[in-house]
Amino acid sequence: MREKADSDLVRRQNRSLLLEVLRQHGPLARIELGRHTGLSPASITSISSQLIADGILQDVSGAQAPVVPMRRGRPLTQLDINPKSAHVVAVKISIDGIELALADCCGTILGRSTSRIATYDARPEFFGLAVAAEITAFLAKLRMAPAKVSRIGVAVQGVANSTTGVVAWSPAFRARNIPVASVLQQALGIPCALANDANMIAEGLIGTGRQGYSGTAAVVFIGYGVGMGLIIDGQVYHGPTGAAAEFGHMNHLPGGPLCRCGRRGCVEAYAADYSILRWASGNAAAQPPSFTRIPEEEMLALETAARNGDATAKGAYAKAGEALGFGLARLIALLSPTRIVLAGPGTKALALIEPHLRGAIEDGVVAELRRDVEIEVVPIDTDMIITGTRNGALRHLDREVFAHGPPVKRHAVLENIA
Amino acid sequence: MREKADSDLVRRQNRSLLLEVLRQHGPLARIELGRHTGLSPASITSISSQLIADGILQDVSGAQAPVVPMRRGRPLTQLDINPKSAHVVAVKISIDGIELALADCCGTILGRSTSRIATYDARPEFFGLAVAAEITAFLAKLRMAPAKVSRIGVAVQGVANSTTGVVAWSPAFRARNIPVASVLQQALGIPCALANDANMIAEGLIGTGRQGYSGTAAVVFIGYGVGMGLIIDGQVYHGPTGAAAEFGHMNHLPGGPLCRCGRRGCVEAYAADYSILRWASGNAAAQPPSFTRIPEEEMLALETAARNGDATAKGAYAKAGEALGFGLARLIALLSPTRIVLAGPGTKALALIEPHLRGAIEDGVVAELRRDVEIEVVPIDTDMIITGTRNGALRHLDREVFAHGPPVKRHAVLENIA
DNA sequence: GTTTTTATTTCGGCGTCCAAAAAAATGTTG
DNA sequence: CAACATTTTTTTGGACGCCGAAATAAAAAC
Repeated sequence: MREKADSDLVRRQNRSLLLEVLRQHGPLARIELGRHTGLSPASITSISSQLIADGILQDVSGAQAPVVPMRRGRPLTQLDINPKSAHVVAVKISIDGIELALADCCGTILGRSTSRIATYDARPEFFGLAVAAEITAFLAKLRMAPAKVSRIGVAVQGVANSTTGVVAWSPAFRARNIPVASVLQQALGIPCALANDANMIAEGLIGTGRQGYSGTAAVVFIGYGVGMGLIIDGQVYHGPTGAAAEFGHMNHLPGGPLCRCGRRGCVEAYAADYSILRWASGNAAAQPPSFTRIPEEEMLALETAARNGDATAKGAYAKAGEALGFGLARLIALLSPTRIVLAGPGTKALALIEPHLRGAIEDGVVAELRRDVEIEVVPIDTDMIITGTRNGALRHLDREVFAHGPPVKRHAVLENIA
Repeated sequence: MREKADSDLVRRQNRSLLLEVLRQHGPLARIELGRHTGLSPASITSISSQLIADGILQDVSGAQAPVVPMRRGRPLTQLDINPKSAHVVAVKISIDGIELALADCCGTILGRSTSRIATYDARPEFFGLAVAAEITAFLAKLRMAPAKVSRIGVAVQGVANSTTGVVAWSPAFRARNIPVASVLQQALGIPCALANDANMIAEGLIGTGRQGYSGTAAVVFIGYGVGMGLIIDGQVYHGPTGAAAEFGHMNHLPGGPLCRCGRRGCVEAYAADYSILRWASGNAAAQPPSFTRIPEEEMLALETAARNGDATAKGAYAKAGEALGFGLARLIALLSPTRIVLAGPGTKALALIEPHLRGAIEDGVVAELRRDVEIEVVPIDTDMIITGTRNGALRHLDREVFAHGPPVKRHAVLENIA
C-alpha cells in the first residue's frame, strides 16, 4: 500500500500481466489471454494492439502449424512476444572464467561463449573493465550492436550487493568489494544488474513454470560451494541489499572447520565438495579450505569408495548430510517454506547424504513445523545459472520497461523540445 | 503481478492508502492527505466524501483545538477515522489465563479484562467455546453489542496456523491442534484471526510509526520463552500457514538441552527464563524444561548473583547470549535484515548477555553480511502483544473491509431485490 | 470593505475497463 | 454452393476514477 493507484498503474500492471502470461504459456490467442488474465476480450484487444504498435508483441498465426485442431468458428490468431524487441546478455562469473550468453526477447539463446579470465588474483579496479571488453568482443563476434542489448545480468558466487552492483565477497576473488555492475553499465552504456548465482538458479526454476513455487520455497545448490535461492511469495527474495540467502555461510556448529569465507563451522565447510573431501582425508578441523576447482573424478572416486563401504568416506557424507539437515531445520523454523529443492552436482551422492539430512531435520525442528515441507531433488545442470540470469533480466524488462509503454502522450514531449 | 488492475483496484488501493496515512499521522486536512498520498486535492475530496458517506471517516475540525497556529487563508478541516465505525477485540492467550481488550476503530481501548482460564489442561474441543464465553461476558459487561464488533484477533505463544485458525503446538497447552479461530467465528459470528504472539509484537512496533521497519527486520522477544516477529518489506511475515519465525525453536546445538517443544538444543532451551535458571542450577542437560510460570523475583535474584560475580550465574547468561547470537548470525546469513530488535523482559539482563551475543554474531557470520545490521534494544511491555493484535485487526479492516466501499452501484443491488 | 491567501469543491477531459453489438472468418449442412 | 452456425476479434458506448483548472469558501491582513 505504498503507492497511489491511477490509470497509469492500471496500464503498467495489465501490460506486464499480459507479458507474464505470454512468457509462461507460449503463444496465445487473445481470447486465451483473456482467460488467463481475467481481462475482458475488449481490453485484451486494446492492450495487445498497443503492445504490437510498440513492437513488443507480434502476430504469429502464420508462423507455425496451428497446434489446436481446427474447430468451428473464426480461427484464433496467436500472439507472442517479438523476439527482436530487445536482447539481453547473461554473464556468469566463476573462478578464473566467465560464461556469456546472448538471448533475444523470447529467451532464445543466440550465442554463447566461455572464456578464461583471471578472477582470483584480479585487481578490483580492472576486473569490471576486463568483463566489459569480453562482452564487447562477444557481441562483435555475433554481429549484435551493443545498442540493441537492453540489459545485462551478472551472476556470481558469494555476497553480491545488487543495489550497489559490487561483489562484496566471493570465493572467486581474493580481493573484496569489486565493483562490477556500475563499471559495465558505464563502459557499455547498458543497464546492468548483479545477483547471487543461487538466486538465479531459483529464478530459473520459477521460469520453468513448474508448480509449487508460488509460496515460499528454498532452492539449495550443493556442489563446489553451497548456495541458496529463497523464494518468498513467488518472488526471488534478494533482501535489502541483494545479499540474502547465504545458506552456505550460515553457521552450523560454532568453532567448526574453516570455511572459505574465513569463519568457522559454516554449512559449506561441511557440505561443499572441498569440505567432504577434507572430512574424508581425516583431520578436517586442521585443514584450510581449498579455493581451487576440484576435478569431478576426485568426487566420483570418493563416492565410489563410500558406496563400497569405506567408513571414512561414508562418515564424510554423513557430516555433510547432518550440516545440511540442521541448516534446513533452522530454515524451516524461521520461514516454514512449503518446499525445499535440492539441486546441483552434489546431489549425485544424495543416497549417501539423504538419510543423515532427513534425520537431522527430524532432530532439529518440531514435527508441527516440518510436517508440511516437501523436499524435492531436481537434477540441475549449472547452466541454469545462465538461464535464470536471462530470465531475471527479461522479467525486469517486462516489468520496468515494456510495462510503461506510451503513458503520457508522446508528442507532449516533442512539443517541449520544439 | 498476480491480479489484473481495473477501476475497482484503483478505488480499493487509494481508499486503503488514505486510511493508512490517517492511522499513521492522526487527523489530517484534505490537502495534507494529498501531500502524503500523492493524490490530487480533487481526488481526495472525492474519496474522502465517499468514506464520510460510508461512516468510516468524520470531520473533526470543531472537536479539538487547532494544533497548527491559525494561518492566513481558509482554515483546514481535519478529517479522522470515525471511532464508531467498527470495533475489534484483541485476545491474548497465556498459560492459564487470557487477556481481552476492546478497541474502537481509532484504536482507543474501551475496556480490558484479565481472567484465569485453564489452558494447560484444557480439552481441545472445549477451549474455543470457553474463550467465546469469556468474550461474550466481557462485551456484555461493557454494554457492547457483539454485532458491533467487526473482528477478533487472537495471539498465542507457539505454532499458530493462521489459515486454519488452529494452535498446532503451544507451551500454554498440553494438547496439540486446538481449534480457536473457527470456533470463535462460529460461536460469535465475528470474523476471527489467529496469530503468533511475537508476530503481533512486530505488528505493534510497526504501528508505533518508528522508522526502520520499512525493509526487513527481526523482532526478538526474550522472556518466559523466545519468540520472533519477522518483518519483510515492511509487512509482518506470517509464512504460508502463519507459523513462521519460530526463532525460539530454531536449533542452536544438536543434542543440546531439552526444550519445551520436545526437541533438543533449541535457542529457547538456552535463552528463555527457565533455561537460564536451568543452566545456573548446574546440570542443564539432564533437567527437563519447566512449563510453569517463573516468578520475577527468581530471575532478579539470578541477575543480581551474576552481577555480583557468581560464576555459575554468569555462565548461564553467557550460554543464553551465545545461543541468541549464533541464532541471529544464522538469521543474518539467511535474510540479511537491516535491523534486529531485542525486546521483552529478558532484555533487563542484557548487560550480562550482550557481550556474548555480539561475540557469537562476529564468530557466526562473515563481516560483509553482518556489517549493515543495526541491533537495537526496545524495552517492550508485554502489553504490546495486545496493542499489536489490535493493530493487526484494524489494518485488516482497512484493507479488506473499508477499502471495498460501494464498488458496484448500490441501486443495482436494490434493483435485483425489487 | 477590499485584498490576499489558502483550502476545498466543481467541472470538463482523459485513460482504462467492460458489456453488448457488430464484424470477421471459418466449418456445417441441406 | 449458399445459408447457417460458431467462434474470435473489433467496435461502440457507457462507467468509473484520476487530474488540471476554474470556481467557491473562509479566514487574516490591510
